[in-house]
Amino acid sequence: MKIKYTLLHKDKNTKARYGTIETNYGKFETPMFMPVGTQATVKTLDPEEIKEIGAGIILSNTYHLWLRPGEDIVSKAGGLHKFMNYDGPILTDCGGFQVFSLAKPKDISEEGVVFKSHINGEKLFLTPEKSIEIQNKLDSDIAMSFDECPPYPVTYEYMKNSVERTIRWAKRGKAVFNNPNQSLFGIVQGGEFEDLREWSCKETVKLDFDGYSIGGTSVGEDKPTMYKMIEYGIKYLPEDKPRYLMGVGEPTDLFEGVERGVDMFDCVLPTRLARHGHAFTKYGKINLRNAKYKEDFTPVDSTCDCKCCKNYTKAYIRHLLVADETLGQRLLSIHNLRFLIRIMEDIRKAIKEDKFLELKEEFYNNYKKK
RNA sequence: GGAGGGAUAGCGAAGUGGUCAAACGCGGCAGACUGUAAAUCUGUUCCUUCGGGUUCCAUGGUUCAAAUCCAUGUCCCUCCA
Repeated sequence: MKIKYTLLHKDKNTKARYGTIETNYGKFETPMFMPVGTQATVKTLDPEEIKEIGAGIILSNTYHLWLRPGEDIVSKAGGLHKFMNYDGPILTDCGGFQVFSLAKPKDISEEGVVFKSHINGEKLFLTPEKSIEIQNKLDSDIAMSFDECPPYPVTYEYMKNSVERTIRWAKRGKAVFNNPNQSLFGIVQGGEFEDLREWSCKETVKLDFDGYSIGGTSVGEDKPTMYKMIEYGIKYLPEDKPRYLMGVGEPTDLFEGVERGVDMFDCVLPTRLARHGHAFTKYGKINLRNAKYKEDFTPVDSTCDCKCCKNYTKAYIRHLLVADETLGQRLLSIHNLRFLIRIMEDIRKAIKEDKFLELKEEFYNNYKKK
């Protein structure tokens, strides 16, 4: 079956919304933060731990699974859920972000995008049809329409052409989409240009997707610009479908997104920062490798309920990191993900009580940017 | 007792007359990271009042100029007895 979004409560003071999404692999509440598991694994966590931290849904990646192990192998395994032994909801990204991170402008044509494999340099060609075909085979719960994620900044002309092409790509992808157990989200682009966002939004909605994404953010623009991008894109989206802000996940960004009506987020930051030794805390981001934690025998975040914070000290985590022991990265990954998911739990509770702004203020008062 | 090799910044290790405050690696100290080419990348690491000052085991010497050449000493290593 397709996913089913239910809007249950709208915050009285902001555009924040509380709802639920039902999938074939269970129901989760929104707003929700989705851990990123690019290569069919949320780096360093096993599926039990993903569940323990309260993740309602996770993300995986079309481009990476296409290259390795290949969608046919995942399909033979019985689909992505069986392959990775994860029985919760999964969303697959379309490979559009890899257009941003791996392809050059000259590699992008009307037909599709030429990639040089990051693994062996082999020339690859990804099209909207191919992306959907791969995702159909991966059998995720939610597939993403293949888009171009342009860098920032680009000229108005470039963005206009890109947005129009992304719409044509969306139509082509939708035309070949054929997995009845899967839902398909469209992606709104348009950069910082209000009229392009509006046009992209309206055209995408015309195609009647199961949900809508705001793409093309967190590609180098400043915060005010990013928040505008969200507002421009979300304005013309239907209320009865989920909205997903792609690739955004700094703690404060979650608040800003929810305030503007976003239901779903994903971001590599919590897991990447963890592997690089950083932790989110109530009072801001800290670098556990810093010498000042050498003899700090308190938890990473004493207000956190995760496995890492309940059982280990900063001094121990620092030791693990400095000694290149992977447990340090694992524990911090668990903590950082739990931190963001807990923020979302608090946010959902606050929305239901129409206290979103109070929660936001309280959080910002504690959370120091630097 | 004999023969040979070596001592360079926190550690390892290049350099063997000027372009050397001295490559490189490790370690140390910081920073970056937003739909993951990321257990990665970047900066910094003798002292400094940023003008400069003091270094390459020690002392003396050669030279316009020495980490680099010579002498002596100290310590270490290898082989032979």
